[in-house]
Amino acid sequence: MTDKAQTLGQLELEVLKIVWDKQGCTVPEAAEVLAMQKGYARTTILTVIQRLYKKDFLKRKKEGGVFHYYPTQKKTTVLGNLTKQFVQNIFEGSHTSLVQHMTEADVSTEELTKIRKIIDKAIAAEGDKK
Amino acid sequence: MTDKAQTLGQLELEVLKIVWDKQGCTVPEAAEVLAMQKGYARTTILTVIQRLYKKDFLKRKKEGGVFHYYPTQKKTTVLGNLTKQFVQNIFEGSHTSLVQHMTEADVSTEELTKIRKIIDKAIAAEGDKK
DNA sequence: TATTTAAGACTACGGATGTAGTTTTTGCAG
DNA sequence: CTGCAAAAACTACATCCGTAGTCTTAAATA
Repeated sequence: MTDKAQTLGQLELEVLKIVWDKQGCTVPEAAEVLAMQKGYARTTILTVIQRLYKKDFLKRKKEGGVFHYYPTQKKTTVLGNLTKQFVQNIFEGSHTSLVQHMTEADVSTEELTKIRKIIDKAIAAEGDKK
Repeated sequence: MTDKAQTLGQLELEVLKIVWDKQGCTVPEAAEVLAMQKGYARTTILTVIQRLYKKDFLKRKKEGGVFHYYPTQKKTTVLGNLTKQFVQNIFEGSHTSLVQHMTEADVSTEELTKIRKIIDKAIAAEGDKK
């Protein structure tokens, strides 16, 4: 079942994160985390995982009679794409605007400092490439 | 018609941006921009505006026999909230992660430099508050 | 092997949103 | 005052996602 990759709903992302964390897992395993903690029904998680599978965010393999699901993309890649989309849709591609709005929220000085380091590093890296 | 404020779809945001830009406008005015440029039907824009109105993102006033719609919230506020939500949902509230992923996309050195300035300013401001 | 049980598939429903046609209202020009 | 054109309301439909029940299949165990 292979469709084209589209978007990710909130719960879908949550489930996907679990699969990333566990570096692959079965439906019951994922369900345990979410069903127990957040009161979801087991079948809800099943459905979501099946949708992620259809959307090609997960692949699967039968091991010991049970399907094991694995991410098809790295977490970084997916989150990066989500971020790119977000910046595009909300800020017309301006990362600067994003950061501007971000800093207007309550971000701690520690976080800001860490962020600056990241930026510095990125600038340095850019310089190198040239 | 006053409901509780919820979320914003892509097109809804687009329309809202137009109203912000024009600092208030009528449906035909907004429709002109989007209908002409992107091929939307007039009624589509109407519907979207009515939904934004229901959701309290817009208020209206009849002027010269026609409704004029005005934003109820500042653009900055809304975009800020969207950003906050995004960081929450995707990066569990870590702005650092957001920036990390952002820099992994192709961001120009100029943008990075501008961004650093913003961060510096924010850090300075934080220092003041204390 | 027959039965219990866990896993998976299938089906469904409601709300949100994109999208737009059809109908009604109403302001303005004869 | 009346008819017309523009504006607004109403209605509708498809898709996506959250959410989950029910039915089916397959695995494990007695």
